[in-house]
Amino acid sequence: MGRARAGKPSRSDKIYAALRQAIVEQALRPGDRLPEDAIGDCFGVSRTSVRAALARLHAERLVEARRNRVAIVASPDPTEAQEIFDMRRCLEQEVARRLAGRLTAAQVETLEQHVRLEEQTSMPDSQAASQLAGDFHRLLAGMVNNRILTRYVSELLSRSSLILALYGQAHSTDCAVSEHRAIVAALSRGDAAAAVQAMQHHLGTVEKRSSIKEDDARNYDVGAILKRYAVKET
Amino acid sequence: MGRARAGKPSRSDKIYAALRQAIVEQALRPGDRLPEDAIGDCFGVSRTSVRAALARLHAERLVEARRNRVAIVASPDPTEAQEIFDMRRCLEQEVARRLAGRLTAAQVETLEQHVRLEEQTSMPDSQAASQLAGDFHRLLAGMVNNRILTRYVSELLSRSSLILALYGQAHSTDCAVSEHRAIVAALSRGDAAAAVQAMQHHLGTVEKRSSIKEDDARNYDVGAILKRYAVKET
DNA sequence: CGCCTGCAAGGTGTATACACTTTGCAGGCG
DNA sequence: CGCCTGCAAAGTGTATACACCTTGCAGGCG
Repeated sequence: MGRARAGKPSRSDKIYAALRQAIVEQALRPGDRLPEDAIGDCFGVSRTSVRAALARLHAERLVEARRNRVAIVASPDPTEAQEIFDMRRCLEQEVARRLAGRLTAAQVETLEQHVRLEEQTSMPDSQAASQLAGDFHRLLAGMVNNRILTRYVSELLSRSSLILALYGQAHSTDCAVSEHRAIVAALSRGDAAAAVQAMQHHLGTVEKRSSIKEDDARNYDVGAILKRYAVKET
Repeated sequence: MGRARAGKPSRSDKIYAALRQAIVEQALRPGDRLPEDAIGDCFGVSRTSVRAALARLHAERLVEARRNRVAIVASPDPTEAQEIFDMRRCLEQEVARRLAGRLTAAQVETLEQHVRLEEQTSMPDSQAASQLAGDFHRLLAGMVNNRILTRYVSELLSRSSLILALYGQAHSTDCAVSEHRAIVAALSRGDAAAAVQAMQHHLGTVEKRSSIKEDDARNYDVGAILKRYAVKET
């Protein structure tokens, strides 16, 4: 099950980690099929461990699992995508509010070092850049001393890469490094209002870059639309 | 796996639901052992389905599962308990902010009816009252149109009953109905500031009632304390 | 009497087997 | 030619078997 204290990771832990990374890196894309036995063969284990891993990913909403049907990588519809960004704004704004003026020198240094690392990354649209951008947000959230907040932000971050995969182009620079720098600056000079605003602005541009049309949310549910033209069954 | 659209619930779904309710109702209390085969016998199913149910409960942090050891009902330490309430304040304050002045007449009526139901409940310290109190918060969260927010609040609500079981007395009135009424009133007259404040105050008293001493958080981690007196290994 | 050792019982990790469900396709029928 | 039918292939749901880990206790040893 969820590996506890540094004990040997179980097989399902390893498969969980592998699948998770593959999904976040967009090697597996939304809608891709995840048959238990195929995955099992591929890792040299039985379906049992694969099932456990898939169940865990399902709990994190990274895979969809319908009864008696093959599991697939989750593909958030536009409404869900908006909910995810909405929630990120809510939580990460809170992160900014709580961190402003309360960071130790060491923490500020860690953040600045990370931003420098992001700047130095040669290919700005690479998978590595995408990873680093996510890490920045995770790092920040982790500095608030609340593991639940950390977990929620982390979950939303992973799901964000599904959205990027669906609605953005490949690894289009999901985060502008300059915006990260602005957030760190506001935080370290203790300007809570500016920090919150920088975070909100940043998440706004991230969402815009993923080009989810507001219309999409209304038009997406094919079933609901067609239902209006069909007679009710049951 | 997580039952999708109205398909027959699988065995693990049923066991999941049963265990979950037993935990929330405090029939199973924090620290209680949950051996897979015993539970399986009790429900007439094999360990397979039980494992799936336990994994799901573990993902929601209602049970703790250490490798090769029997799973137990989660018992949040004081620090964790504070994190949970902290997070509830954060999220439910957001709920209040978003709902103020935006409730339809029907929604207000639903809420008022629920509060009336709470008032009419004869035994104020019963399991039923506790359930209704939780439902009030769930109801509120559900009215914000964001399923992620709804899910997070719901998860925190369940975990709160673990805290009550550990640090409060049995089903001590976890929520004062009058405070619920005050929240509804502020929301329906569109006073966001008052609504947020009423919610904060309410959660403050809920936390106080559960009598988690602040000291507890500092003193709890036996390991950390003893570590200072021991030589480092590894 | 107390501590350590080792063993048995309790429990989990994982593979495998089999029944049942879903799906895609081939072939017949209009 | 297109639609429907039915069957085979693919895949999941669940039980069972067995190896291994963990724990508590009994009995020996100091």
